[in-house]
Amino acid sequence: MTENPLAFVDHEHGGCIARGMADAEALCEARSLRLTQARRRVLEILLQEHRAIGAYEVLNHLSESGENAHPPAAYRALDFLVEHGLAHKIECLNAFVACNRPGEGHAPAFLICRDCRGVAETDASLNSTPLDSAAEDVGFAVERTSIEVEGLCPSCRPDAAR
Amino acid sequence: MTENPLAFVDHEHGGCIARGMADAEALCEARSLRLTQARRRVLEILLQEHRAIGAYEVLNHLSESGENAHPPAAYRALDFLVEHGLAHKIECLNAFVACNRPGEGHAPAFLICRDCRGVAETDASLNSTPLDSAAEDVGFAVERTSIEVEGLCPSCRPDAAR
DNA sequence: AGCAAGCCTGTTATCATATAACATTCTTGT
DNA sequence: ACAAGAATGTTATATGATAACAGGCTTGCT
Repeated sequence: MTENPLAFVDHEHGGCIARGMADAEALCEARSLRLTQARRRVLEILLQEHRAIGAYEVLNHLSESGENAHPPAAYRALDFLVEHGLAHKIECLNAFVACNRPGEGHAPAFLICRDCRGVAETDASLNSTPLDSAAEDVGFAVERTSIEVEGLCPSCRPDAAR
Repeated sequence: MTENPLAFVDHEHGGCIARGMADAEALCEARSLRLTQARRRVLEILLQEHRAIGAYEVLNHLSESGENAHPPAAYRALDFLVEHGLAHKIECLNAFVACNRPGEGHAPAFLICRDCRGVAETDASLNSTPLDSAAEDVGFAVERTSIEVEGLCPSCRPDAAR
C-alpha cells in the first residue's frame, strides 16, 4: 500500500543518494529546469541523510565545502527544490528533507522522530478523501495537504518494544 | 461526520467567544489548572477570530490593551493553551488558533486559507488509520499527528465557483 | 498567621528562521 | 554579439522563539 519508510529501515543508503541525484537530473532535463551547482549541492546535502535539515544547517555544510554561503543562497535553492518536488519542507521543524520519489505527484505524509529528527516519507493518498469532501462542502479550494506524524522512531524509543 | 468548519460558514460569532471562554474555565477547573489573567487574555485574543494569529500579533494586542507585553509572556500563555488543548499551533504559518471543542481529545485537521489566514478545524480521526499501520510496521511510536490543508477559502477564491 | 514549595511572571539578552531590495553575473535564444 | 530573463551576490533587516535568572504570587501545611 505505501512504500517502506526508508529512514527507519535498514537499507543500502548509497543507492538513495545516487538515485536521488539521477532522478533530479532526469526531472530537470524533462522540464527544462536548471539544476545549477548551488541547487545540486543543496540536494546532495539533503540526500546524505533521511533527516530534517534546517536551512542554516544546509548553509553550514555549504561553507564547510568552500561554497559561498549566505542565507538567500540556501533559501533560494531550497525553494527551488521544494517547488519542483525534489524536497519537502517539514513544517513542524522548519526544516527540509529530500523527496523519496520525485516527479510522481504524490500526497506525502511524514513520520518524524522528535528525538533524532529522522524523517520517513510515506504515501497518504488513501487518507485524504474524507477531508477533501469536508473542504468541498464549504467551498474551500485545496491546494496542498501536509500530514506530519510526530513521535519516536524505533532507534529512539526507550522501550525495546517492537 | 465532521463538524462544520466554522471559519468559512456564517454563524453568530459572539457565541464562539463566550462558549470558548466557558469551556476553558470548565476544563481548567476540572483539571486544577490555573487560567490566569495572562492566559485568559491570550485565549480571548485567539477567540476573536477564526484565524491564525502569530505570537507577536498576540503580543501587540496585549500591549494595546495596556498589558505587560514581552515575548516570553505571549509564548508561555500560548504554550499553556496548546499543551492543554485550548489552542492549536498552525505549523505552516507559525501561528495559533483557539480550539473548536477543547477537552474532547480529538484528532484535528485544519483548512487554512493562504490569503486571509482563516482557519477551520475539522475532525480527522477517520483519516488516520492507514497511516497508523504504516507507522506500526516500522516500529514508529506515534505521539501527535498534524494535518494541515492549505488553499483558498470561499471568500478568497477569485472565481465565484461554489 | 507563618512559612515553604512550586508555579507563574518580569526582564534582558540572544538565538533561529526567513525575506526584502537591489546590484551583478550567467545562460539562452536569436 | 546582443537582449531578455534567470540565477546569484550582498547587505540589511524582519519575524519567530528561547535561555537564564530574578522576583512575586498561590496554595497547602502546621
